[in-house]
Amino acid sequence: MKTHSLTLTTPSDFHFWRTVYSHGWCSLPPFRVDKELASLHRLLELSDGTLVHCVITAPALEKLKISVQSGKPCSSRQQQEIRKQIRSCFRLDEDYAEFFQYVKHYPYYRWIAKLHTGRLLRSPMVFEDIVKMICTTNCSWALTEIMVNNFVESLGKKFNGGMHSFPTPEAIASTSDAFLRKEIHAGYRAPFLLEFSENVASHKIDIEAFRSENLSTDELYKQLRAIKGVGEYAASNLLRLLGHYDRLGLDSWTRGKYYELHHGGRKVSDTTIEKHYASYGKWRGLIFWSEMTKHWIKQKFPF
DNA sequence: GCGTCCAGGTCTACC
DNA sequence: GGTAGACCTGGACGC
Repeated sequence: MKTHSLTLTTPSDFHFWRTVYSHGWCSLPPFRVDKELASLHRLLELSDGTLVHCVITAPALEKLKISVQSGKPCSSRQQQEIRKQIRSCFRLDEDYAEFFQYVKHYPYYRWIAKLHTGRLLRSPMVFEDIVKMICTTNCSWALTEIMVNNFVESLGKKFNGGMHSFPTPEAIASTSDAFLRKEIHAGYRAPFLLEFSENVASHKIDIEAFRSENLSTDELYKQLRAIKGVGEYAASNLLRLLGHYDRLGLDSWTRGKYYELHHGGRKVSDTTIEKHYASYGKWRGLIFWSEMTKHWIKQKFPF
């Protein structure tokens, strides 16, 4: 086993733990949080099929350290790819200065700029984000964890007796409806996940381009909704992971949290919630999510 | 231990 | 465009 140490420079407004705990992804494999060692683990599969185990820490301001374990020494090209994938997960190349400047105009939301919340952790590949998002629909978080764990354990590649990688589109496409129902516990989502993986594996759709192409929110939303199993909630939350923040993506949990924060627990319509955030324009989805999860910081995070 | 009920988004058929 | 019902699972609850 070979070990490398890589370093990444981060923007001054980047906060490691608030990005790690920005939502539930950090507790879904191949991500894993090690609270004792204050690190985020991630098993990456590089484009040449090589598996590398990354242990990411933030030893100093504006710096991330990546301890990389691999079967063979990593070439400079592989090291470059590791840096690129981790930068993408942590959104290090997205400029949040405008957002933090914007929220400073609202006394109620100034804490967002002060605490540097807003960067949302994402997977190295859009494919993984979409599969995981479908696994969050219409079920408890416990079932989402079961489905993702089953995907990784049964279809991912095993690294040195430990973690498994996230399965490729081809790996999921090569299974069957019955397998996804029985082994993954995907239930009625099975045909959606199978069709989606087949379309990606056969290059009928190019979802990885969603991060690089300069598409409008409406166009991206339309393309996400064209994927069966991705409804309004899933598409809006995926948009946030693609850097588009002008939709809320309400679900039962965020609705409940909104009722609690703004109406003493009394239920209100989705239209009322939408109206509340409408004036925040293209940043409303990020302000909304930051507000819904603010209590996680005090609770030292629930995952 | 077993049976029943409920919560959780999305799709499809229907009006 | 809006609405009802089906889809499937895990967990809570009562017996």
